[in-house]
Amino acid sequence: MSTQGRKSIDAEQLRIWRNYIETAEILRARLESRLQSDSALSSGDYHVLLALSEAAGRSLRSSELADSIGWERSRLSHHLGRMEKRELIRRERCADDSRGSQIVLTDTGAAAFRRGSVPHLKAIQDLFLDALSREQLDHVEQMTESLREHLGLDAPS
Amino acid sequence: MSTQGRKSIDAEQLRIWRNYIETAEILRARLESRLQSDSALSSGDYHVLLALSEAAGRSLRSSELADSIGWERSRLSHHLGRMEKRELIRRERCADDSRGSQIVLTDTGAAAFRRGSVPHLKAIQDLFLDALSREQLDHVEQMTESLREHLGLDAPS
DNA sequence: CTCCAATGATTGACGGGTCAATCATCAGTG
DNA sequence: CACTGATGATTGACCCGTCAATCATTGGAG
Repeated sequence: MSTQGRKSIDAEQLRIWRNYIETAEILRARLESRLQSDSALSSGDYHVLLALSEAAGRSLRSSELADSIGWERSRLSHHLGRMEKRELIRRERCADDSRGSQIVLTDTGAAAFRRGSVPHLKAIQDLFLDALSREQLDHVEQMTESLREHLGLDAPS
Repeated sequence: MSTQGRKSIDAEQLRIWRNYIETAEILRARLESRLQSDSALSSGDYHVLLALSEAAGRSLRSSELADSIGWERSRLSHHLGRMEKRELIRRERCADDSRGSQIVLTDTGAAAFRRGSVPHLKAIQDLFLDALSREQLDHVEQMTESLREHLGLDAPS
């Protein structure tokens, strides 16, 4: 019964929020750590390799890649620089537009992705899916959907 | 009905997982961005300032601070270095143990925290709480609890 | 009193991310 | 053809986080 009125969030809601966001963060970190020890890949590496693996000719334009994984160009460019040093990908000049950059998955990169993929899915199973009942999973889906809508995500194509 | 059997996660579960973790990440980023524009603080700064604000004498030993916000020492040390440059906190030698470092909230820091606090709580309300019904919030709490238990969090005191 | 292992904290190197600035090339206009 | 604005991508500066190495001090054990 404070004098502040509706200005302040109640303690329980705040606790729920903090637990929610902290748990998600810990999950992310654990997944990252498993991926790292299983395959020496970061989750960033994984996203890039996944997109390239699924692409026709194991190759994408830099901007297509950025769109497909939802990254800013500059972030991708920095990351590709690091991945190129490790020979996971290669950059080639683009045939039709010499401003463009064609990103190609190397054999090394493909192999690393193959090694990482199954353990990564298993980690998602172990750390997340196994913790929740089917009903809880439905609730997660529902509340995620509400959040995404509220935040204006799920861009209409 | 693949030949892989139980090895592989079904596509829907994977979608739920990806939406869950991606949404949490986007929420985190939006909160961070609001805090930044409202008060020129990062969420790291906020945690540190919050802990110091609540501490007796606006001051804590470095290791106490680390425990209280759950950070690694080295992370805290780096962060305090940056905060000290901005005069949000001050480091003093510890009276009883000269290995120790006493972290003190400056007036500048206290003022910054005061400025940031209310808008930050409002952002949590706007971006998270307002998106969910009371029932959904209960579901969030429940599933977070299941996850935390599964992950072995919530250390028994 | 002298070691020396344990403790509190910092440092450096490096991967990662954002933002603003830059660079090269392309494509349309006069 | 010469400009010029838009586009694709990279760069540099800076914040943030982890890990391993380091440094100073403390507090026994001998």
